[in-house]
Amino acid sequence: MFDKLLKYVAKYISLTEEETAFFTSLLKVRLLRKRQYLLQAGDVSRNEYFVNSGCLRAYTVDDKGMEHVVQFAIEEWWINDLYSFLTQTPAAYNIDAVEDAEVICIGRDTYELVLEKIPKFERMYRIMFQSSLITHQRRIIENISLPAHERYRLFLERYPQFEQRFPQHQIASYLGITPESLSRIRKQLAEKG
Amino acid sequence: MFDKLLKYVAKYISLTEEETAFFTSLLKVRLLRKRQYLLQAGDVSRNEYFVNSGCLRAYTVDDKGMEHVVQFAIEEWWINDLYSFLTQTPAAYNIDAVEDAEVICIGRDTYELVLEKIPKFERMYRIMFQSSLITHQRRIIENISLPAHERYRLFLERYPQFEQRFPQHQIASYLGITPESLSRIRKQLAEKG
DNA sequence: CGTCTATTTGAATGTACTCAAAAGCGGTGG
DNA sequence: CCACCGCTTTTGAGTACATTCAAATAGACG
Repeated sequence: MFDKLLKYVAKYISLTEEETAFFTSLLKVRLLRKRQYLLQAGDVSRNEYFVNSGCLRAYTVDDKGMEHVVQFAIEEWWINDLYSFLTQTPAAYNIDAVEDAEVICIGRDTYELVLEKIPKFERMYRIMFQSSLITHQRRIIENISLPAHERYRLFLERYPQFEQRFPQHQIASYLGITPESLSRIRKQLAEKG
Repeated sequence: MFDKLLKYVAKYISLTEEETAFFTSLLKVRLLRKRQYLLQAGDVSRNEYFVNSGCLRAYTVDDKGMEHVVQFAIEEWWINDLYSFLTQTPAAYNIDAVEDAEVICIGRDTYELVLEKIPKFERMYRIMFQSSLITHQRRIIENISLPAHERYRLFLERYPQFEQRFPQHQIASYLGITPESLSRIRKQLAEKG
């Protein structure tokens, strides 16, 4: 049930049996059908989510009804509207399942409690956020400095498995372009070889 | 000397006098003239930098020689090429002083040592990176979903002081547009009132 | 099989870019 | 203190890339 998450945790910190038992006793599992919401914009994010299986996306919807993908998540990734979770204010992002999914939920109180009782977790989260920050900075640089076809090329290089698991229009949205544009970019790439 | 940094630290954790003494004994201060490099792309980032006074920017230079600003930093902000710092590999970013600046340097070894000896610091960094991550996510969403003039408007709203302290072409670069475009956007905003 | 959604293709439009040149501004030295 | 130089900002004209809107085709799912 929690083996993937415990494996993940073990990459950063080592827990005693007692700590492991305490930690896992606080976790909940949630199953989602494809297209089902995990979080809707406007609701408050009550949990951090760790993906056990399946895949999800976080996205905003602008005033014209266009979706903009902030993040994809597959097995062993985390996904959330972090700001909403931390401040317990309405979420800006929607999160839904792109495939049937199983996620582990860590509630807001649990998060605090775990950090208080097992301070080692501060380290895990510190490293997690640190890495995530580096990735996000890189994405920003790429967005402001590279043309769409280059961003797509890098996306394929970095996340080859995503191509099969996320529909093309969601990838387009993640890259900041329209589905039509991505379709044309793919056509050109195919022609060149 | 270290009062601003200690004040910053105190927002997140409380240190004993002994811990404070230990921590500050490991810090170094560095003065920079305007335009002086703090870090050059290709060199390894040996420190985390906390800005005491003045302001700096981190940016990449692409193959056409164009600069792309990743981050601005003013008093009481941190700036670094985090990936280079953590992995001790050559930096992708340049960092230089936009105004004469004074920065506090925390060396790579110091960083580890402080985290080991005073684990409370894990918490501070965790919260720091967490907040920074939220900001970066928001910037990505804005970059992929908003037109240039909207991004500029939000930039002014969020960082009103930056307008006076950073030259316009650097702000343009941060927003992912050319200086010419920003100039035209400003003209239009002025005309509308 | 039929319906709904995703992807492709086409044509017209628009936003931001490039290149070029002028105007503005700040710092430096005579 | 003023004149000059270099860098920044502005303005203009032409261009390119990506967008919008519309329609056709292809795929997925019940």
